[in-house]
Amino acid sequence: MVAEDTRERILDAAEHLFAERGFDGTSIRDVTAEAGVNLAAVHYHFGSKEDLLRSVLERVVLPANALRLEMMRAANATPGGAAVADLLRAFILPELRLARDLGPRGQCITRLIGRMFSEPNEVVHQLASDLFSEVGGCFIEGLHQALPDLPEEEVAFRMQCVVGVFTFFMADTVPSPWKLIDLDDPEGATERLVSFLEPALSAPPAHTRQRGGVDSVA
Amino acid sequence: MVAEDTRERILDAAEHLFAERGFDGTSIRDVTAEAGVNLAAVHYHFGSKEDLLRSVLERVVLPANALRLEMMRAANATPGGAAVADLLRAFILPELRLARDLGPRGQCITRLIGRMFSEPNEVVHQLASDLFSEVGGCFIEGLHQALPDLPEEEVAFRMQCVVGVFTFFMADTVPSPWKLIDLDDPEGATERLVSFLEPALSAPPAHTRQRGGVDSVA
DNA sequence: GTAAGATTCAAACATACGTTTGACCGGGAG
DNA sequence: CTCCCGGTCAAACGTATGTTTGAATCTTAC
Repeated sequence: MVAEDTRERILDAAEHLFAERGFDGTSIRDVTAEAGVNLAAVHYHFGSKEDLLRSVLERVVLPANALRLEMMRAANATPGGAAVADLLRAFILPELRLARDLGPRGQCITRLIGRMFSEPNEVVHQLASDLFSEVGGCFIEGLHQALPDLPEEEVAFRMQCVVGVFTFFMADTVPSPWKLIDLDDPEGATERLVSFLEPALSAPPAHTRQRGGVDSVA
Repeated sequence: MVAEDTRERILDAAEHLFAERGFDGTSIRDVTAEAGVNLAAVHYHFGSKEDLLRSVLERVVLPANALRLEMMRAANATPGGAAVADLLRAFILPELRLARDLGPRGQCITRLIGRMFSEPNEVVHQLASDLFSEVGGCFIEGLHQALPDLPEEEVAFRMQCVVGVFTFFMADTVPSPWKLIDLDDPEGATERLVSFLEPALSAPPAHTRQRGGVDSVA
């Protein structure tokens, strides 16, 4: 077995198991057993369990983030600023496309990404935050331009709502009788999420919104 | 130290540590150390680590769920069906009120609840699903009546979006320079979430929305 | 006061964990 | 062929894990 082969088998197995059982719930022995390699191979090729996780995450996040930034910058470059829907697409679509293109690994990587942010392990979601800080900044910047009437803090709030919905569907932990988000159809899935999020994101500032009363849309 | 004292100290410590480090990331020794009790006390009072978790979750979820059901049934009993905003309040507010009333434990229990659904450990989020199935059913039923033009599947989708946003803010894992959701002000926090979610939830059915060619379950 | 039961305790159990080690294998270079 | 070196391997290291045990201590009721 060539070296690169071993490395990839380990990455595939770790990706699968970290996604399914979480970082703390997966032992190196689980990984090497599924990969069919020797226990010591992980430390030889990656250094430690934590470094293995970093490699696993970077493999699936970096390519998607490159696309995200490209799409967001294109959207932001439109005269008059980006359309909110395009920003949402730039945030959501790349990861779903990547997942679909990777075939059987697709479900693993969406779940992995979705769970990253809520991982209890400190180093894990520190790593997650680092990986997404650039994209997050670009997203929030575009949003701020697209919705100039909104206070910066409200933009941050709505953006967090987006992340909440996105990660929840990616993680796909709560079973449903329906296939609410179809990973085989990245464009359709994205448009469904956009159709829910776009109106909420671009709603007018809520100066008139009274706490404790329903005066909003009836 | 009386027995009930020991039980509660264990529950408090476990609640805190499960919330902060997750189920797999917390050892029984961590719990008993923080509680200042003997290691064997956990098995004496609860039986196993898993049973301890069940007790921890039930202690914070059951009272809130009772309030949720009460509020939802009251809302559903309104002539003409429940208002969407009231259903949202019934879902969100009880847990936040409970958290505020419990003082320093508040942040622990919101984080615990928020993380429950995305916990990788199989038994944990099985337990979570069980605890929320009744409330979920009542919520979706009210939504279905409030939005009769929406296909059942679309109602389920929007409801999942709500859960995504709710759990994300409860978990509070991604740091933000702003205090987007203030736990000391349950009503204010609830209204902020409602103001984002209500318009999205009650948007008209998207007949005109083109999907990527998937006509979902009929 | 004393017996009975409930609770606590230190210690041990067996297993699992992340990591390290040193021998071993195979193939390209001299 | 021999040397060498990247890669693999079985085995071990020390520690941490969930759980069990049996004696010690406390609480309660008579």
